[in-house]
Amino acid sequence: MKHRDQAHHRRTSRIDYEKELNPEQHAAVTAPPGPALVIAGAGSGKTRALTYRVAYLVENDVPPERILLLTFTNKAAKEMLGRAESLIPVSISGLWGGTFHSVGNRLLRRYAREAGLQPDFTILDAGDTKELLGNCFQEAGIPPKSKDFPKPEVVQGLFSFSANTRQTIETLLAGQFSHLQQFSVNLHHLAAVFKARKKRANAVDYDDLLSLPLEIFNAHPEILKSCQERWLYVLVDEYQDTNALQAGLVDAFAGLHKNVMAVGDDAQSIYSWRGANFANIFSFPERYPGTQVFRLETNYRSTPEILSLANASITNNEKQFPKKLRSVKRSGSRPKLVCADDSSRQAQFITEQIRELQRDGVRPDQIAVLYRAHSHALELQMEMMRQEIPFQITSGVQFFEQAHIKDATAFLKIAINPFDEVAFKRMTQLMPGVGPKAAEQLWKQAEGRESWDAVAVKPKFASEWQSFADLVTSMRSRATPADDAVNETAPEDFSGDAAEMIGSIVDEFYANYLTLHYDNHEQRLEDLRQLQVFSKQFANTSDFLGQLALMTNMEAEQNRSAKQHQPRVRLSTVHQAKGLEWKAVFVMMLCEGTFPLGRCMGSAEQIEEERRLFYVAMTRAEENLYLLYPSFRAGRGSYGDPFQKKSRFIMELPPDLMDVTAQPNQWEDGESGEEPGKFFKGSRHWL
DNA sequence: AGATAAGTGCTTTTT
DNA sequence: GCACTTATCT
Repeated sequence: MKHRDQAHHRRTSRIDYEKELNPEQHAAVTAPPGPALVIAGAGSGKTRALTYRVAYLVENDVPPERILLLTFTNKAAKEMLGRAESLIPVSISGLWGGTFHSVGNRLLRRYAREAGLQPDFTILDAGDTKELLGNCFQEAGIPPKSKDFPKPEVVQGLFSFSANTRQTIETLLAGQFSHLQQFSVNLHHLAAVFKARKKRANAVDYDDLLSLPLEIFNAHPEILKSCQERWLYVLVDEYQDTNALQAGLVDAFAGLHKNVMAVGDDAQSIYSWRGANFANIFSFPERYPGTQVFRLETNYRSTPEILSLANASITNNEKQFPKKLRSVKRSGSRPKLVCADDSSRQAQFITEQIRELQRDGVRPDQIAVLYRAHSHALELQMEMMRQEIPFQITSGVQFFEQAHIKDATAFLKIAINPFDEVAFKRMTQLMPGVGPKAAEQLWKQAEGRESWDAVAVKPKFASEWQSFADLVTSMRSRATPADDAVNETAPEDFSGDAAEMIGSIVDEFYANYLTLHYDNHEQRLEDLRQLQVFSKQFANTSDFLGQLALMTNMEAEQNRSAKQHQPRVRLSTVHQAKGLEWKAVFVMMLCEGTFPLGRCMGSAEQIEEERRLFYVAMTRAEENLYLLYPSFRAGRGSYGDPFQKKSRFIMELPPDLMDVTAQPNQWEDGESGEEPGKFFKGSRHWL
């Protein structure tokens, strides 16, 4: 999806920065070279500032290929580059922009051999990583079904945290992970086996995409030097959410010229569980002496009413940069606080309000419902479907981690990378009668081989195996090798490889498999057709697979729904809503235990992070903000007590800043014998 | 190896 | 109270 509108209306005159930016933004955008920290409050035009900064640098003769832009999502990168491109008359396609992981991927493709890999290496997603780590247990001397050893995902959690915070396993076992200390010897052993196994499979996990480039830099100062020389300017978005590893990468990239501009908001740091350390933003000036600090405190997004409430909430946090966000929008209505009797009424209330908003001319895609965890949205989802309100949900399961997508791409992966243990085993286990054990046997014979002619199989599945082998062999002959030189100029002539391969897999085998295994096989088949179309935009299969592994649901949804013109209400977790904005926002399930989430109430720090999350949720709203909570919740999740307490995040807010729509539990207080449903029957009254 | 039965544990956020 | 994991049997 190119940014058609803007790209075609590229302007030819120079930008009048003073006119187009406010003084705060202007100062940051036109900052002289040197380290700069931009503290940008919610809705303060952070994206605008970064976009204009790119344009400003290019207008001042910095070649685009010497600028590196690190963002939190691929979507944000695309958007910023598209906008920047529309501002200036030159192409900036040479600029490197993307997530840390995607930049790590590009670097690693180029210098794969220095890390002991082939440039065609596979990227293991979360499931693959867990799978491969599980396969390592035996080799590491851990009995296959030992009850008292942590599960692969727990071990992976430790390894990942170790990589992302750059702390040794030793250190973590002595501190936060002390409950695993008794397994110290085995864990260390496992770490070594796992590392070797990944290398042997010519595969990397998400963390390797960040840590291997750093290892290469350490071992090869000349590579570090050439990167540092290349990137004259480094721009980092969402700096508050960087972890030690990412901060380390930034420091490495910017180590020579020190022209790093870090943009972030400490109040919006919500990724500490992934090792993000929002102290990075505080310590930035110490790490970069001479840092100029800029503050963007004018909020263009929300009404003063919404902003006052958000500000009131965040002041309850001890650890923060005090800041004074000013709204410039004209006054609107106060945020509404709504107590529903139970979560199904909460859902009804939301759908009713959505209809009301639509009657007032608000488009569905200007509305979002936000919640703490995916599971909180189930009832609402059903209600929306029942009421036939079009909605889009970025579900918990990543689109590309669904079984059928992974099954089909396993063929491509093994075709591209003959050492990909995980893909091979996944593929072979699609054959009837083949489980983990048989897959292992086959792998022993097939590992690393270009041809599988010599692999001996039981007659039971000989024909199936033959067709798989033929399929993969023909794909290998068709597949183009990854471009070693990391496509500065992507060879367009090879695109379509992956699409053809997926087509063969589906036609010759997988369509049939789907009908036998899934009742929703049509849907899954359609997904694969979509995948085929999607794959055509990549220069080669290797590129396609790499991007696929780094793509989030948000980006997938974007691609999938690009064709459906129907505007949809967005249902999303607060995490996924980061950086987005809507005219009307509902924040639901504001109960003690659901928001803040029970699991995350262990320490004061965790509560503060939950509050930041609440702050992020509120500041997504432009005009209408609704805070909702049910007073009663049956079933799981209620931890035995079906009566829900209103979230402390609501209790601590000044009541006069809100419009209280329904009183909690009137019938429970004995005030009246009203039926729970009464409020809602005539609910238009109350709104 | 796969189906069925019993048992466990667990309800979060994402590249 | 449910989904996923593991044990046992065929």
